[in-house]
Amino acid sequence: MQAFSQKIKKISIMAEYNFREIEQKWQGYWKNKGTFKAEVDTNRPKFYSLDMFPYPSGAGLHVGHPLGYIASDIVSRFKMLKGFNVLHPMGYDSFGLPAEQYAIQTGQHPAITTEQNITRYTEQLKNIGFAFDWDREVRTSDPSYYKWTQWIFMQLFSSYYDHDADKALSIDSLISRFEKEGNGKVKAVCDDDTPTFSAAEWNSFSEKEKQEMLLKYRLTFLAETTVNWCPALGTVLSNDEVKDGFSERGGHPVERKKMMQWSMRITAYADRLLQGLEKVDWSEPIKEMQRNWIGKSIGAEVLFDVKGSDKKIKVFTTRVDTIYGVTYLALAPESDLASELVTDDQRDTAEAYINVAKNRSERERMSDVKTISGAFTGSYAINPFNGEEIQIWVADYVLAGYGTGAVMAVPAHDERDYNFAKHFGLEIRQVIKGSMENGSFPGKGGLIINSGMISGLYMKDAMQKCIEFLEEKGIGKGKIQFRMRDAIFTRQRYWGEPLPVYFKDGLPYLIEEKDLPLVLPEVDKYLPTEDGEPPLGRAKDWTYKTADGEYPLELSTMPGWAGSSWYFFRYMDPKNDSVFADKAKTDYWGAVDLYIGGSEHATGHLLYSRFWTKFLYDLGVVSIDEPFQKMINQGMIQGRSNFVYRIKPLFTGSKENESEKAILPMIFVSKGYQDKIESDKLSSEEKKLIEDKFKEVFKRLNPSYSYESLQKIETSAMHVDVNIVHNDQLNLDKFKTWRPDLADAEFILEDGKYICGSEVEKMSKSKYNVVNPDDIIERYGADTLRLYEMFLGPLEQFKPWNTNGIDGVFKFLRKVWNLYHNAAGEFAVSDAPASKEEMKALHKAIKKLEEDMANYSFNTSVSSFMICVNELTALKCNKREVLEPLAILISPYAPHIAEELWSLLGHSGSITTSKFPEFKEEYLVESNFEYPVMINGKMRAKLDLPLSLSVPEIEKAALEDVHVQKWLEGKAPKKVIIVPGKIVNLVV
RNA sequence: GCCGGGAUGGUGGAAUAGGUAGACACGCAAGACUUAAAAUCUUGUGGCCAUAUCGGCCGUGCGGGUUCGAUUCCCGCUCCUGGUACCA
Repeated sequence: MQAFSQKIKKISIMAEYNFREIEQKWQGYWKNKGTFKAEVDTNRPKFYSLDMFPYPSGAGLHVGHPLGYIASDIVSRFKMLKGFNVLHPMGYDSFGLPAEQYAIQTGQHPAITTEQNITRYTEQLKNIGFAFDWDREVRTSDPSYYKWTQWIFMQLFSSYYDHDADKALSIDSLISRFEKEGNGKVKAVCDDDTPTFSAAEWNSFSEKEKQEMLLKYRLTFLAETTVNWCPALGTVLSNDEVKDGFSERGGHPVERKKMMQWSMRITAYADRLLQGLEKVDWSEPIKEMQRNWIGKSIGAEVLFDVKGSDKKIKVFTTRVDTIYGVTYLALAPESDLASELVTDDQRDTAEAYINVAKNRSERERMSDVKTISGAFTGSYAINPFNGEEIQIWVADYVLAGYGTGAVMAVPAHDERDYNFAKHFGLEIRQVIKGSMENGSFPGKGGLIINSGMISGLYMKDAMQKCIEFLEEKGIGKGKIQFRMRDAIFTRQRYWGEPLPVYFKDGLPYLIEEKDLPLVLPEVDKYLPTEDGEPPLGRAKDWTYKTADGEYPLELSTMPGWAGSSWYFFRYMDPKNDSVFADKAKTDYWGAVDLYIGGSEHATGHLLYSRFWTKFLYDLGVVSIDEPFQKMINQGMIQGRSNFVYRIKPLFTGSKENESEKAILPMIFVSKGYQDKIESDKLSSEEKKLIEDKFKEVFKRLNPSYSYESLQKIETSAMHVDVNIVHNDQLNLDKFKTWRPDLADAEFILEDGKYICGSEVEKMSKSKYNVVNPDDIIERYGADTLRLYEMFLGPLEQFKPWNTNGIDGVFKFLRKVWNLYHNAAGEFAVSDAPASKEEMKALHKAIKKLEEDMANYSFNTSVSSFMICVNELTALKCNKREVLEPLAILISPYAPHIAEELWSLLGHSGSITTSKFPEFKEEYLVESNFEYPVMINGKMRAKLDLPLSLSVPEIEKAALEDVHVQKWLEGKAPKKVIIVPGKIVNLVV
């Protein structure tokens, strides 16, 4: 008897939705059968689905990471069902600061930490059941990968940007032009200070001079840039790491210092990067952010003479039409010119100001508009238009990195100049007609006054005339300026790609291509050297041997964005050792058809990738010049922290023994009490309850104490691990074992439950609100996780993670399972034809899914699945005609259960090789429509009418309705609006 | 500061061309099953008023506007949030 009942139990367990078994089975199947192996197949249309490159952090994957991956996986699987050859790869952007920071602290080589992190990430990702072709995994820190990052760097070094061809060309072709005609006719992107030379001069240059000159043209070059230098740490810090002029770690002073750094001439591509945005299908805000970042402005460059000096100040202005309104010049504090122009009588104040101002970060200076600061240099400039002498000031609102680092100030027509002039009592001279009542005004399009030769003109003509004047006199020109700056390409760090560059006579040369990859050397410590060199300065034999000697190699490494700027090409041909990716393969796969990732990459990664792609396109090694055709930006998943509230031990009492310390009670009150404590609304009974509890516990813990009373009831909130809280209810047993000090915790419950408080914060370890997918998968399975992440809301939206609704999704999957099984838990599907209602339920879902897929609206798809399954359950549908397409429909979202049902339905292959069911409108045709009838825009009645009715017939039916007549009070409506199939609105 | 994004019941969200606000789900409440609990199932559930069955008023962050009709469009705010060039 007992054996029999055990057997029954076993059978019923077998027949229930056993996600653990199912998911393991199918993940194994996909791996063994190579289901997601992608290969070039010119007979099928391709679809390239890409997720943003993850950095494998030590904390592992949290539930926010897979959000985008699940979405792209759904699209990928959907496209497979639609007959596409899908490339859906995954890999790791494995160079980065956190591993290096960890290495500094522990001495552990970053490669080891990185490897461990990747192993963990991969394991976590595999548990979610993504349709990734894992054979294509790449890692940026792998020498076989960064060999090609270095190779691309070498191509950039060997190229210049030619304006006539409007593309990058080989530096060799530039050299041959120099040899024949000098640089007079060459229209190319180069440094501002590039001199003009003839062919004869070029040919007479020494090797060193030639190389110096070429460096002014190369697409990657050495330039002096300002960095946050922290002498105590001996290193350069990011703006993030600097707080109010001190390092965030350690609180050491940070100064702005000029340093020779490698740069990339991304500005050469500024216009093409701008134009390219028109071709790609990205959200308008992201495009807008890139446009603003590139910041094209059309204006003029003006040279101002300095009185009594041969120095000149170059300014860029978009409003040269206001030049007669210039009342002072302002220089950036970090510009050399600023210090040079300080006169003796101003030296004390001006130099003190410069020293303070230049060490404020750019971001601080930009955000802080309230404190106006500056200093007069004592020097005067001469306005070339009217010969007026104007003061030269130093002001921290002028940034060295933008434009020329100097502005011509027109207080009357620029707000910041106006505030500055007001503050220092400088002249404000109006040159555009209008009212100055509310301070300055831009006056674009206004009549120009008080402006010598341009008085009486309007903006456009005035600018034209000014530019002509400037060019005639050789003291300026019309100019297009970009806000975007050249991208600094070196980091004084260890864990990055070494630059394939050595130095001879202080000038950079490329190593030979056959010597790639230049492998990252071993070092004893991951810190800078004692004399402030980057960590690579510690490497032994970090030199390059050539035929004529041995030379030092570059000590800096590449930034994080180097490896991630081209990885989408490597996925197409990840193992190729002779080229970064075979042309035939890059031609087949082409641009990424769907790129999902965060909008935080809008102006970094997404711009650099476009830049490198355009460059590779110019080289002719790829055929696309925009890498990401369609992009969706997923919103960040924030953490949802839970709190417990501990009663503060504010008691009175006395100790018998002075040396004895009281053991303080750990008593936590549930949220309901907490709310009342906060708003001081505790009833006297509730107060007594808390006081008694405190007293009781205290006496138990401290029998030798005399205890009088709890002075007042106050609590302190404490983060509690969200993983031991379910639907805001605390698991008391798990809480007691969470930390040793909580073992004796006591609780004041409401209705027998401890309810926690909650707050939305960033997901972080210290807030105990990190939820990793493993726990969810353990409890509910990967299919539930996938569905739930989608169900949480629109992909693009920022949203806090909470598992409050996850039960509903799990229940849904069980309902799906039950559709295919009878009450006894046996697989039971009928071959009988489906009813009209059943087909309608199915086809409504098919239609909705297709629409949602086109809009990337995944949350609504999950809802429509639920509706469909609820309807089919109510209809007790078990027809193969419905259940077979339903399994396919659900398979992109919940692939494991779908595969299992598919095989139960008698199919031998993977469901991914099946065909997406075709939508048939005929099942959805309705003959009637329930019209909402509105009176003055408010819904007052509903009317079920045939859709075939004409407008007058609808009106007649509406007016006859009793509810309507009540509102009309016998009068005729003033206006009748009828939209057939939509609405009736009567205006009374 | 500048450049982006967001705000709808107790909660996540739906309303895809300006046309029934609150689909779907969670939670909660009541009931069924059970010795009991869990699980499951059924019903109800924006707020206020009400003759609590007819029904009415309010309601999509705030203040205005356009419209027969606004969560949706326009103008002005508030708060939260991403980026701001060495986090990736």
